[in-house]
Amino acid sequence: MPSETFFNLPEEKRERVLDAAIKEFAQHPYHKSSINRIVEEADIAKGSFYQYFSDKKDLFKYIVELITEEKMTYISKAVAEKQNLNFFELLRELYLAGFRFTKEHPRLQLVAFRIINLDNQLKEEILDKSEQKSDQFFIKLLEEGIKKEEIDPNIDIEFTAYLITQLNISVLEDYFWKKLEFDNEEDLLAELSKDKLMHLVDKILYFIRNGIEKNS
Amino acid sequence: MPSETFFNLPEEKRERVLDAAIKEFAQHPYHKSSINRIVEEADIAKGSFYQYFSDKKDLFKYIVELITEEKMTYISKAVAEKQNLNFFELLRELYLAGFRFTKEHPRLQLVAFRIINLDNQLKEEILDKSEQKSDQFFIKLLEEGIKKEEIDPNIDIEFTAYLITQLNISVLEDYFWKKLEFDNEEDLLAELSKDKLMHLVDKILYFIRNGIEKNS
DNA sequence: GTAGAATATGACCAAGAAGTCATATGACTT
DNA sequence: AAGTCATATGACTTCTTGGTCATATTCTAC
Repeated sequence: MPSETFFNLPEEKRERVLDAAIKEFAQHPYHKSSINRIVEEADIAKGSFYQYFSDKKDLFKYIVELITEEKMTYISKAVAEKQNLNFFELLRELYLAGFRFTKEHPRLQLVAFRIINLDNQLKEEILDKSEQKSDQFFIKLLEEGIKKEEIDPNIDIEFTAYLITQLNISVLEDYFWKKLEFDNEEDLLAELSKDKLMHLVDKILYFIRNGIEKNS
Repeated sequence: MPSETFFNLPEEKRERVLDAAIKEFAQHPYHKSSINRIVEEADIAKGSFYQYFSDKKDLFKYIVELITEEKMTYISKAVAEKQNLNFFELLRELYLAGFRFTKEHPRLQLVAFRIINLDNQLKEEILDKSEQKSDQFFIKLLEEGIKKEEIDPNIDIEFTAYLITQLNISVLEDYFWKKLEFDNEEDLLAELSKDKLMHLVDKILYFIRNGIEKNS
């Protein structure tokens, strides 16, 4: 946890520190991220930094917290507007919201990817148990879906929740990096057009709904 | 590429170096892996190391190559024994072989995970384009599957290949870490019994075949 | 004003990293 | 035995890192 001192800081300065930190963690993997560069970018003294955070891990934990919260409220808001959706419609909204978030906050999403891909040792040190299992949300959705007879009751709920979570991440990552591959602005826009995006979401949903076996 | 000198080394010494390197890369993420520790473990002089490899990246590239090859031949062999399998039977064999590999070479698999989760910048520096796209294999399988009318012809082949590859990794990772969570040997063995394993493979295959929507 | 608490600062330190190089050792050829 | 080429060595340099701390500055309350 950051110190009292940090929270007492004038907002402008606090933001400067956090921005610098997020920039650094987006640009470099955790172990290569440098406090030296962060303080330089934020234009504060090294000593000041250690008045605010006890060490690098402390800072990172806090950043993780911030990003998690920011993304959760973003997604929640997006989904809360819609009502009475069935499982798959909701899933579609989740995907779309996820893509929008990525588009609007690419830097945050990049750090989020780094968090997900953290080596397990560090993950255990930095995330608490509940944060490590992000499947909880899908478990609930799946249970409801089964009750409402939208979902095949034969599935292993926990395992399926895990699979869907992982697919989620993969698809988002795919989208994210595809986004960065285009240096040509126009091509990029074409690729990210609503149409294409919808199409992408259709495909992943089709996969999750029906699998790939030919129906005979 | 390692130098001529390295390949001229007596096998015992060469193995010592490679073992030490693999141990180091299994224990630490790339950026935290230390040449100092490797030379100490391998019991060679620092200077000698730099006779063999131009730098850390050079060594890592070579290790990646070795592991990739080892795993590929392992899987190939396992699958080659079986004949005339349809897509899903083959997929099952691939999963089982993957699990067996993980069980027999946990250290190699651990490094493999680290390679997969490498930050993208490093990935580009270390893997060439073809290695970055490991979907190629599944693309072929899917194409055949469609021809043989086992697979839904409506799918987007490339995208689906990507999804299956990612699922593959996720499931393997899940299996791997579950494996490490048990400190009690007996529980572990129970969890990894043929039965349980078969059951796990059944579940993932069921998911890929049918999806999760309730058939009405 | 002044006392005293809260903040800010950057020179400094120890640890560890990657990488170099002059020198030593060995091994093979003639 | 002499000469030559391949290999081995570890002290050394340079760089960067995370983290500390004595001192300076600013803020607040009286």
